[in-house]
Amino acid sequence: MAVSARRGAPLTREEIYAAAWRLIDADGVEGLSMRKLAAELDVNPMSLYHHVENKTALMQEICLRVGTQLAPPPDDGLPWQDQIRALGDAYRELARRHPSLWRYVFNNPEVMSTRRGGMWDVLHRLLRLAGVPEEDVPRLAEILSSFVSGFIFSESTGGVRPDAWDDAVTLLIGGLEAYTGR
Amino acid sequence: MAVSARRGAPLTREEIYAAAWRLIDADGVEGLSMRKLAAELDVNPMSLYHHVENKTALMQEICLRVGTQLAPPPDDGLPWQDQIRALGDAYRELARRHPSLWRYVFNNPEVMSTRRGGMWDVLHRLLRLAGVPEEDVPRLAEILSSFVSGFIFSESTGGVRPDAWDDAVTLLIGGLEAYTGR
DNA sequence: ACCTGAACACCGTTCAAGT
DNA sequence: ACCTGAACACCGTTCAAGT
Repeated sequence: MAVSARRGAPLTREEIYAAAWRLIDADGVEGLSMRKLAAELDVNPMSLYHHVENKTALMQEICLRVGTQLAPPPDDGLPWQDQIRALGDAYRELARRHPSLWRYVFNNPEVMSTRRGGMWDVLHRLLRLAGVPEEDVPRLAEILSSFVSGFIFSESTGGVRPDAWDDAVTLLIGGLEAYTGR
Repeated sequence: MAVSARRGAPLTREEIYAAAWRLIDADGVEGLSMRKLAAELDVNPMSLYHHVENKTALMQEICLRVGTQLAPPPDDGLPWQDQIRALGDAYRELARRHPSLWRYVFNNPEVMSTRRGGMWDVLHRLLRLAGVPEEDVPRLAEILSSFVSGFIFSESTGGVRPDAWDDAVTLLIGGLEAYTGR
């Protein structure tokens, strides 16, 4: 038969993604190799290439899937300050659930170039709500996103104490209030 | 004689660091391998291990040297807002001079754990000058540092438009003013 | 003292061959 | 159609042997 000598059923893409994700969450992205992944699946390393183009394509697909898990909070009518905090919380929670994968995405942003979740639209809406002039919205969104990403990254490397998140968001909100003149 | 078959003089640590740094600035950290470095120096790959413990020790030493190049601006008596902007500029300029190495340090902060330049002390002084309560100074310094690092990192990956830096700093200064109640 | 070649344990990936 | 073994071009690093 054509299936693996060691397994009963043929490989599937889903199986591969799931196993890779498991390995990454356990050992970090740098702990993932095509050969280890194959071992985890009880399969010859070269079998993987029948289902996946190469390692970068594999990583890309996994990153797109983790991006899918980000559900930006809906507009609940609260003041923009509260909503921006909720958005930050949601983003940070996702990052903390998959620290290694999130670090990979942060280091390789081109991987998310196509689909980057509804987070961006929500942030733009909240900046408008805060009174940021339309022409400044995209630039400020990029700035805030880079700030928050930097903070989360530093949190994941221990460069920032664990209780700093609330103050960090407060600082950004204060900055926005100053920027728009209240 | 005991010197290389291909070179006239014996290797030195300095030579190795300089060549490695050159390779990194040219091809990025991921473009540096012990074998390429040896080729660059016209030497057998294994000769390097006589002068350098291993690749991580090599990277560590190079990072410490790049850290040395950061000269935080002296206290010129200007308002803290101006001084904090000058400090940010100095930090950002260093990062932009050696983008790949800086990204490596950001990703491997443990490398700088011992010696991390006078930047930290200057930032603490400026936060006190801004009126931040003493007990909050270290936490706020970490937050600001993570924000600015995130911004510079995003700049280096094209995640932020090139003219956003001034606004980014303005936002942080506004946030600090709000935090201390002016 | 300093350098080197062979070797080991890893990578990602290609390609021809198996069922 | 799906899987595999051998092979290639890379890594970092150890160790015994050379001068």
